[in-house]
Amino acid sequence: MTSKVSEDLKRRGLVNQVTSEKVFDLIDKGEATAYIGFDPTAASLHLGNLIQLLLLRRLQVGGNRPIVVAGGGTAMVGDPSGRSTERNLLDDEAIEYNLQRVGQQLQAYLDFSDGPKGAILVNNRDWLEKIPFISFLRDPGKFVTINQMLAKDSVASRISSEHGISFTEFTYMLMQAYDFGQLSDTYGCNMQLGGSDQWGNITVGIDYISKSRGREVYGITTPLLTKSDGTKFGKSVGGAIYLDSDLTSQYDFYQFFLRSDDGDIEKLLKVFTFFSVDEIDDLVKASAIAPEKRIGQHALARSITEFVHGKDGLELAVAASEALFADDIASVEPSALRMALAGAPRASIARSRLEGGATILDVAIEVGLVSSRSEGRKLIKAGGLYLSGRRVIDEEALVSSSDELAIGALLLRKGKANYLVVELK
RNA sequence: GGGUCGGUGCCCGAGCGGUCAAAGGGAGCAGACUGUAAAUCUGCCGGUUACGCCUACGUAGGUUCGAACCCUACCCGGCCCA
Repeated sequence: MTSKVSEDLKRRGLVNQVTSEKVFDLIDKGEATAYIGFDPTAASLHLGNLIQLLLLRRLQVGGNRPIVVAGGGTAMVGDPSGRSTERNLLDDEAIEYNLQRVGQQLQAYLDFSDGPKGAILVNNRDWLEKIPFISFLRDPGKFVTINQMLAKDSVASRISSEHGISFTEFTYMLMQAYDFGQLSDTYGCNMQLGGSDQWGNITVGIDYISKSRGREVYGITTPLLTKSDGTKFGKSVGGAIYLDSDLTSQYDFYQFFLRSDDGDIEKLLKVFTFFSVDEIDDLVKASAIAPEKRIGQHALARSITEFVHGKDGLELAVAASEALFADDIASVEPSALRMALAGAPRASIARSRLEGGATILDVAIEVGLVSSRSEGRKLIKAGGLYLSGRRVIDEEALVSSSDELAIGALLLRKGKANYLVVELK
């Protein structure tokens, strides 16, 4: 807390656009009540959401009040921003389930204690569901022109695309504007944060509040995080990287960051960690001198994994990584190995299957390492499949108890770092 | 409602009666190199009880020895007109 919060945000590259320079003033004075919305389109938040959450946390640490809106209502409609095609609507049940899971998850990232700076969690379904259609048309509706909405990138790009945009999704920004209005009325919320794709939605809300209430509110967007090669950040083997260890194991989570490109490290450290910018500079310098040590990657992976999965989660991930990348898996102490693999992705198979004479190919499929026999064959032919530390050459090779590690499990590996612990039952 | 263009594999996009499981690109997976990096190079990239068979080119039928390619109806989308 040596420098101003706003300065820190800027130096970290977290600010893409602001609607007014006044936001920095509010933030530095601790007078911001900032909100971010997350639509529960999945059962867990992912890395993209985490960037936003961390931003909220940075603000809260700096003395501002965060509000998180769980978009139970908006999720029913679907945000067209950043999408080239219409969303599939989720059903009620799925949204409710996701909402609950995500709601729980959020508790860990912000301080929700009572008090003027305590975080607040609300569900926009609470008010969006209640507003009568005609009221909706008259209240937010009258304050926003179609001309204005058509000009927004998210809408414009969809209108010019062959897929078009449904009225449902077109209405999304109006719902979001209404949310902002509600939060402004109820909590004195004075700024909305979001990714750069939210700029259009945010500015509509600001105009709406200004026209309907004569009140000035603000918006900040964060840059879209991309990798040094220009591709989207945050996707991996199985799709998005989730914060829930049921969906992305601690090991996978840690590995994702450990394997970051050299060119991305500085940016990632700034966005995902609470190291000061000066500390980050030092790390980057040290990495440049000895890139093969991957000092930056280690610092990044450790810091973020601990933040998301706690000290225990980090230990699991590190132990698993060290054990799995050991030269000789079979020689690792059983107790150490057992502990190490606790945070690794796992599956299980009946011991009787092996006794019945299962081939490596059978096992790989049953356990979900590969999705078809062909895929497994190709993998073996390419030399990319390993069983308990040894490369598999013969697809017909039987898996036997001699392949079992001392911990009562098999260890399958696809490629360099995709491990699967297969417990024998 | 009328006209018109279009619906191809994860995505984009060729193909327009046989030699098409379908060019090319992207993404993805694996291998080599290296540093569990990038770049580069190589292989794979619908399934299978594999030189065969099955499933696939919006859906359902039809013509044909033979269809992703022709015809009919329907469904869906874009654009223009009403």
